[in-house]
Amino acid sequence: MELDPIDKALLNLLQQDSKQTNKALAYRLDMSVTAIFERIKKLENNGVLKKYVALVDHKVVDKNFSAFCHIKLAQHSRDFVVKFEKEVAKLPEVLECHHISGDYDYLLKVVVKDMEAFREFMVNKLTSIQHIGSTHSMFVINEVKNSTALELA
Amino acid sequence: MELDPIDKALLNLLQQDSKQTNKALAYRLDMSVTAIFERIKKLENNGVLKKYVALVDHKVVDKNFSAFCHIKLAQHSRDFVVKFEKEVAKLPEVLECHHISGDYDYLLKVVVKDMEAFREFMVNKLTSIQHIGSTHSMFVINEVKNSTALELA
DNA sequence: GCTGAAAGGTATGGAGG
DNA sequence: CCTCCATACCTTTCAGC
Repeated sequence: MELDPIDKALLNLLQQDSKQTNKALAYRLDMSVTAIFERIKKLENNGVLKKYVALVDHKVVDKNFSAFCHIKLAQHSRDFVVKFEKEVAKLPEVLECHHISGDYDYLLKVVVKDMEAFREFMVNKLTSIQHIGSTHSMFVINEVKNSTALELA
Repeated sequence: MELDPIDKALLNLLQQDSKQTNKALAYRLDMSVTAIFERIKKLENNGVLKKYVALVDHKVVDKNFSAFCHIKLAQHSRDFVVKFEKEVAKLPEVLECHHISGDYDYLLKVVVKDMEAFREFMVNKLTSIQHIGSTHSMFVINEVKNSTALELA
């Protein structure tokens, strides 16, 4: 799908705040409410707008500990890889799992309550997945920036 | 703020899909629409619900290349650290910046169009920030999981 | 803190340029 | 691809429990 400058401006606004009314969006982009409505529907139907989510404050909900875990598999046969990815995706503590280049195979972002919960997670959940070779964890000391928005120009 | 089990169920639902109507949420949680409305307003006012955002498909908007960059500062005096964090937070290609434990000081998530755009970003934007000692980049081969939702039990 | 109804605003669909 | 208009639905408020 081709995105014109108005689509991109609209996506930038919705990535910042998806609760704006179509009326407010129409005012900002100097268009009619219906025009905005049709563009949004088109972007949704074409899969450009994937989903709308609420973001919660990690501190307030008592999940104020984040870590990044490198993981190396013990074996890399197709079946093991598929199995590992399926298992790890099921863990709610794992917000992200990326297959990456470099010394390790995967990079995981793990969010839990505190260091003790993290230890619990490592011992009882992560390392109980078969075929994990080695792990290396880095703890987040401070979150300087954490955004979900891509700047569309 | 104390969260009761209904608050947590509500937050779990809104983290999955923030466009559900209060009516739909009321039905799922077996409560009145007004009760849902009041709980959401309270969660918003207390900063538990931080913001509502639309998520776009990286592929469709031509940002289908992600990398994680480790960064080590050349010097760690307070002024340099503050300056670095401020500068890096301004870069739209940097979605996340975490101050982490370990061999490096920071871990960045960078999202751009392709490898060439990444090279461009590194040469012209990132490494033009003062006081960066060394960098080490890992490229995302495949995104196994990418979620923003914390499971509240 | 919850309910139900009432009021106002917004999203949605159709007719037409 | 846009605007204007009509209606259905949703959010928001308020009185009362």
